[in-house]
Amino acid sequence: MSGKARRGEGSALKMRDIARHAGVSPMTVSRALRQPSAVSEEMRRKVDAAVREFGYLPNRIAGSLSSSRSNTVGLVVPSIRNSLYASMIQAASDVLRANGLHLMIADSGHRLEDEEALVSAFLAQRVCGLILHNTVHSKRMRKLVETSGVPVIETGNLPDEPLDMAVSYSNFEAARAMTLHLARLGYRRIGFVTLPVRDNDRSEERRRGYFAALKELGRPADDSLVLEAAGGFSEGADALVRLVNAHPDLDAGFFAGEVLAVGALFECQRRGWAVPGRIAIASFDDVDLLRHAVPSVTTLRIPRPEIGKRSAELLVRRLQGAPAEPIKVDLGFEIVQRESS
Amino acid sequence: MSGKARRGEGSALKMRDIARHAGVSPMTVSRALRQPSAVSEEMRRKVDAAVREFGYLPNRIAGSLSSSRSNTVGLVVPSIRNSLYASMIQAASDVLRANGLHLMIADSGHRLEDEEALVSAFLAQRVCGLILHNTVHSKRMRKLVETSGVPVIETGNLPDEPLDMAVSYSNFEAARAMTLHLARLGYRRIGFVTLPVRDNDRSEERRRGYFAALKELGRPADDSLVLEAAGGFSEGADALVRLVNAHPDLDAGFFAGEVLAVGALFECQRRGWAVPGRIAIASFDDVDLLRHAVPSVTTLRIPRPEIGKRSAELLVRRLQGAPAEPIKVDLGFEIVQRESS
DNA sequence: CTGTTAGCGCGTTCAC
DNA sequence: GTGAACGCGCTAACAG
Repeated sequence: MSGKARRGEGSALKMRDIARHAGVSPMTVSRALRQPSAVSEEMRRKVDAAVREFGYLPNRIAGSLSSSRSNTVGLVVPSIRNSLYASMIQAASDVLRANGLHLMIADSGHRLEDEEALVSAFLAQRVCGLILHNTVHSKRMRKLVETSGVPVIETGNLPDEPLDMAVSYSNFEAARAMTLHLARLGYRRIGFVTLPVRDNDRSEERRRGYFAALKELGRPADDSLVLEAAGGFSEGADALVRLVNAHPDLDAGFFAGEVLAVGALFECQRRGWAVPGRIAIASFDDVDLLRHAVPSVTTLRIPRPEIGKRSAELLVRRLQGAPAEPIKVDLGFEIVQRESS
Repeated sequence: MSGKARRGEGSALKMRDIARHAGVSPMTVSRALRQPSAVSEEMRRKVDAAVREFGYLPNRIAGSLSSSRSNTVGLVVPSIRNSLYASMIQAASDVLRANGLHLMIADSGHRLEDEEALVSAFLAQRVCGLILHNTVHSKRMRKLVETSGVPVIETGNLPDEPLDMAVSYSNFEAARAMTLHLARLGYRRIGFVTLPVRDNDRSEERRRGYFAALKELGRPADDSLVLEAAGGFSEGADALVRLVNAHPDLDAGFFAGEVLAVGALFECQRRGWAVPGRIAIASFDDVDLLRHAVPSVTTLRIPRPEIGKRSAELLVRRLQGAPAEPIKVDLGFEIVQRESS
């Protein structure tokens, strides 16, 4: 065995060790590290030297316990794998980090009971804030969060009764707007492929928006024009084919997710169907793939990064003492008209 | 103002409050919660009742400080937005959660100095383990991690000198294998589009693998057949066009990322180039998009989920007392031959 | 500006 | 099987 240090050897230094080596009191070390301006030049120098010499890292667990302030934010998304959330998470993460906060991430798998368990665990960790990509919660969870007093951001949809703060866009309005847009472009028979609706208010709202638009247009609400599909490429392809088979006059398909839409687009390519000649395609969310696909795909731009950024900013402000008042931010959406329609 | 409870009102209950209400000592509450078997039926009942009645959540910060054991794992990826990491993170997250561990996630933005800062922050939080999607570290970071004694998993590439444990595949071998595969299929002039190489050993290794294959094939190493491109669809399209312009006899393009490859594929569609008639396309990583694209794209299957799962499992085992010995797991890769080549 | 005292809310350890 | 004493490493609050 080599002479190299073995892992785990030697326990971490404590503040009082650093204090001793610097010839000051632990309290001075603490201050020099957290608010250098509250300490004299000389003390600061001595402390810094000792800290660097030993590579001292303050124990934030002890710090949090003592100050009863933690610096980690809990984030729950329906699925970590879904890249949609990634751009939101990234933006939130950037803001939080710039403010010395960390991010604990978990996914609920779209299950309300899991969300509850995760939030419990986060609260047990004494997170200083929560971001939930969901606005429908179990009764127990609402109570849990409310009594905890931890600031919470809900996102993913605009809730009727926010737990605390909400930063989102309206799925209902977005789906409605796109349906109206397609109608305005002249499409007469518009199918809608929705993601699973169970326990998912976002999907439900999108469906409602689609029907609301049809109603405004004076068109009948035909349930056979709506298909529910899990979010894969094959499912999108499949849904399109089934819709067209059932409605040979279908001239537009509106897909509630980019994977579904692109799956359908690929199916059109395989079958040699012109898009938008034979059928137009519209999607939800503006991901790179849709912009670069051939043809490029009409879609809704949801400001995911802004949502993440704004959520984090509101959380930070609240932690800095802003009054705990309900806030509901609607960041809107935008229709991006492209070649596919 | 309504009579509803205001946020933040009333501080959280403590173990001794529960103990008082249950008519037992705090210690009994602690035991009833963590190892119910060590407590009598009756005590457990009383404790459980009080816990449920007040919705008590043990303060894990205090618990961690007291036991000097934390239950959160730190994970650093180059970019949260990159969905490749998502499948790894998901798998790791599942295993960790099943073992009562939480995940703190941060991204280094491919910057070594950021990685160092993040790892410092994680160590200050006293994470019980680290997973780093990177195998090239600053000198200071190596020391930091080594002296901390925290178990570490490195992944993303097979390191020559692992910090501790490594779970990955070989970028070198994967790129080499694909290049040989394309040659075996009869392609005579194979271009390679690499992701930025700076501070990224994965990219560098892939490039080396490509050249190693050419050498084995007795073909000259022509630098003009290699292009470095940032990982966007346009960059992939652009790279393909530049390669073909420089080498009109180019008959295959090997792209070090799925976005680049699909970007190139879209460009072929726009130009009406047959794939693989005019040019074959191969990619790295087996994402759904490549399987469903038209034509479907030949690629390398990297076992991302397995990497995440295995990493988490090794970490858990170590935390359960497994000896701190270096472990290097190569989970390999697989060539997935599809229509595009 | 600096140091002292007294916890933060638990778990470890050892009696009983 | 249960409880009391003590300490985890740091910071709030106050004294100097």
